[in-house]
Amino acid sequence: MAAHALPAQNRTKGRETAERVRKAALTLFANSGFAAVSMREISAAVGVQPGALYNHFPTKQDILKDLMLTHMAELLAAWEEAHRPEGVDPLEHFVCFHIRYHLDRPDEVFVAYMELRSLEPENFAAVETERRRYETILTDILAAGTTAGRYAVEDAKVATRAIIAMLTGIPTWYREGGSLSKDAVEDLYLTMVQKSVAPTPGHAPREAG
Amino acid sequence: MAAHALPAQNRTKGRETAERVRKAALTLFANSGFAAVSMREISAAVGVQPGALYNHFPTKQDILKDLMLTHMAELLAAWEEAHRPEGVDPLEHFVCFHIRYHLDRPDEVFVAYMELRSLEPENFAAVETERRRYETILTDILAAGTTAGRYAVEDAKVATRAIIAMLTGIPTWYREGGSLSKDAVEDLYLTMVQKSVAPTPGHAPREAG
Amino acid sequence: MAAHALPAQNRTKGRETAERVRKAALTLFANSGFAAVSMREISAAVGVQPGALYNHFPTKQDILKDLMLTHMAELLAAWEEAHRPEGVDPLEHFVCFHIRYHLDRPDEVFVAYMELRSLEPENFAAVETERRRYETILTDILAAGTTAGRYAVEDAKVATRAIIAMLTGIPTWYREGGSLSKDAVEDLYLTMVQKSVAPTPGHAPREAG
Amino acid sequence: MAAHALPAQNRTKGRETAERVRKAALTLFANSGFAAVSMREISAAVGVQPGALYNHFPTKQDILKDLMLTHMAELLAAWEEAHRPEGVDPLEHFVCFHIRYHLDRPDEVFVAYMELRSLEPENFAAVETERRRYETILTDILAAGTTAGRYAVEDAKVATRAIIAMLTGIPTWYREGGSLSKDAVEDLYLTMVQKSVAPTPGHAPREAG
DNA sequence: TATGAATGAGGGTTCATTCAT
DNA sequence: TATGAATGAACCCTCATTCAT
Repeated sequence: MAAHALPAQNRTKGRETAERVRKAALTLFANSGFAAVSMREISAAVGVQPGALYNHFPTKQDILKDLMLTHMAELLAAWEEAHRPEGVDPLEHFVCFHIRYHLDRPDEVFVAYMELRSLEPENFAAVETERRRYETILTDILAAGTTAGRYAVEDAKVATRAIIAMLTGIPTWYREGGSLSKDAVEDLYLTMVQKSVAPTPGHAPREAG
Repeated sequence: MAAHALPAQNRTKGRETAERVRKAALTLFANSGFAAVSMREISAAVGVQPGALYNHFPTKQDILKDLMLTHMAELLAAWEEAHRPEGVDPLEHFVCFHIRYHLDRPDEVFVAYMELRSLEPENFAAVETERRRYETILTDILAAGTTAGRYAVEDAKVATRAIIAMLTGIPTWYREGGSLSKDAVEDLYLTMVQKSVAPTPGHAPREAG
Repeated sequence: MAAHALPAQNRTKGRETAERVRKAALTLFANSGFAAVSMREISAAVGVQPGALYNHFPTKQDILKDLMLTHMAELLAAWEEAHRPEGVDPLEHFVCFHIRYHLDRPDEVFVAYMELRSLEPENFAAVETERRRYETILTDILAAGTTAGRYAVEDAKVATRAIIAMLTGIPTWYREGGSLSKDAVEDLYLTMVQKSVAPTPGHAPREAG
Repeated sequence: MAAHALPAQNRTKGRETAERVRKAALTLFANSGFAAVSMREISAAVGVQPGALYNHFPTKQDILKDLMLTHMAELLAAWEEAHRPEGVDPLEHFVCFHIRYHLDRPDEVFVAYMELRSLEPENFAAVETERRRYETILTDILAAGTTAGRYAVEDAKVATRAIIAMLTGIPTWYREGGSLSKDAVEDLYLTMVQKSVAPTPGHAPREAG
């Protein structure tokens, strides 16, 4: 009877379509790159006419922005919820979290790192802010651990970039079902990271206090 | 002068134009990505009409292929000529070579790593072959050094990927004139790489000889 | 209240919405032209979703037809009710009526004269019939006055078009609050029209009576 | 042999195509209105693919701007060359020039007056400047004639608008081959215009000097 | 070798309209 | 009566490429 009748079903349907657009776009962007994917391809993957996409996203750029901001938000939220078990080294905790999270979402990660340059300046700035927030987590771990004498890094920011680059490269070559299990990859990289920041024997600073 | 005069000059001029096309395309591809750059943009950057590009490259794809194969060939050639001074550790030699070479050619490196997916299968295969040749150099160094007990890597291929990813990420953030000199970057990364593959104290095999 | 309650209110609400659609469409058509205005723009101006427009008008063309036929009907009805005061010259009566009516409805007038070509043939014919009815009023005045010797026009139809064109052009440049009042404009144009059809001195027939 | 070999034929062909685009667009704009005409329609009328239009005009808007500025420029140039024969009243000279020029170019005139609102602000300003230059010609004639006592207009600017509106309306109804010849139309309108600005008998100012 | 006009396809986006709710 | 999702066609424009000159 109300003027806005029962739009609940419509809204639900719309949200589902938007989600299918996101998923289709993510796969296509990951495989071909943002610039090489057309709205027609996305709409075909969704099973809808091209114009229908514009009921859910105002522009193609907005789809990309949505994917990237959503990815960063979920990554940071997942980190908040990934509580470090007692006795586990913070760096180990971060590295394992990072590898697992990224190996489970190769498309999101690939798009997030490859398509930064496809973002318009405003959107780029928004994503960059989130990326820095994430990298700062590792920088803080390295800085605090160095102060405590557990690690020895000369420049925590540079070390952060080096480690993130190393870890983020994994999904570009890792293929599930290959000769290495995810756990094996995790072990190999964890070892390398830990050694790369380990205090040099003989140079270990004295315990603080 | 005969009717078909001055072929030599024309040839020279043509070669120069081709080189300007390469340079313009490289910059544009690095900044915007292959798919987002049009032949018109390239021709405008060269100062020529679009049709003229086709006197030098049969297709846009061929420009990319040319850039990537040239880059790989020059990289490998440069490595061949970079003789390791006596007394220098092979890994150090490689890392320093890699960082310096890549910091001097950020556009080539960026395109070579970002636009692999823009290559048609045949061209992709050709570039991949060269990339593997280059990575094998590091893999061999790591494997030999591990056998000799100078390094300790469990899986030389995985370690190669980790190290290459780490080093190749440098030009994405390094800016000349910033707070870090190239030498400083080189030192920081060299240290991390060396530690990451160093024999664990206590497990270090005895010196060979 | 029965299940189909409040039909009276709904009907009222619907009529109000239809009126708001008419007003919004009129303004938009006047400013941008029929072809350049989208149903979405109209619905946005009304504060309603595009689909809702179709509860009130079957097509965009019908909105235009409604506006134009309504305008012509109201113009003719207003003329019927505009009784000429005794002693006032019929041409003066018509000119003053026309100027005042049109200056008070600049958008209706503008649309009525500019968008004739946007009407589909059937609607065009309907509007044209009304326009001719209106123009015939002036033609008759001119013809009768010429017969009576008050005016001197060679071709009453051509004179009608000339005068209507002259008068109808006013709203395209007249701006309220400018240096001229509506009355001043009325005086200036009335004088010109009267002189343009006045009997030539020397040929002036004797006063009737 | 030169680098820019013999492009004369190309350039000529291009100029001809551009001219055919102008003519096709003019006819279509006059018949349907700028907003209702698509680039596809224009290209079809020219016998060319849509993309080819963009070799000659950067946007659809530029075609309109070109048509309108060209029209105004040619109108003003034609006026410059239309020397007034001795003994001919300046107003008569202007009215006859205007009617003939406009009856010979009904499409240009129609587009020039109907599509002012389709011009983007910058282009609108440019066209308006030219229109004012043209209207000023008539204003000056009326003002000078009034000073000299040949005409009697209270407000030369308003009279200009009234006369221009009257005359410019002609091509909207005049059809060649109808019952009236161009000369007849010219005579009828000239008479009305002259009378509309004629000094009222008894109010004629004394001869200057 | 370079021009500039042209092609044919396709780009992102908007259109009027429909329809289940 | 209003919503919001969808359609199918069309919009303006740009694309890589060709070709006569």
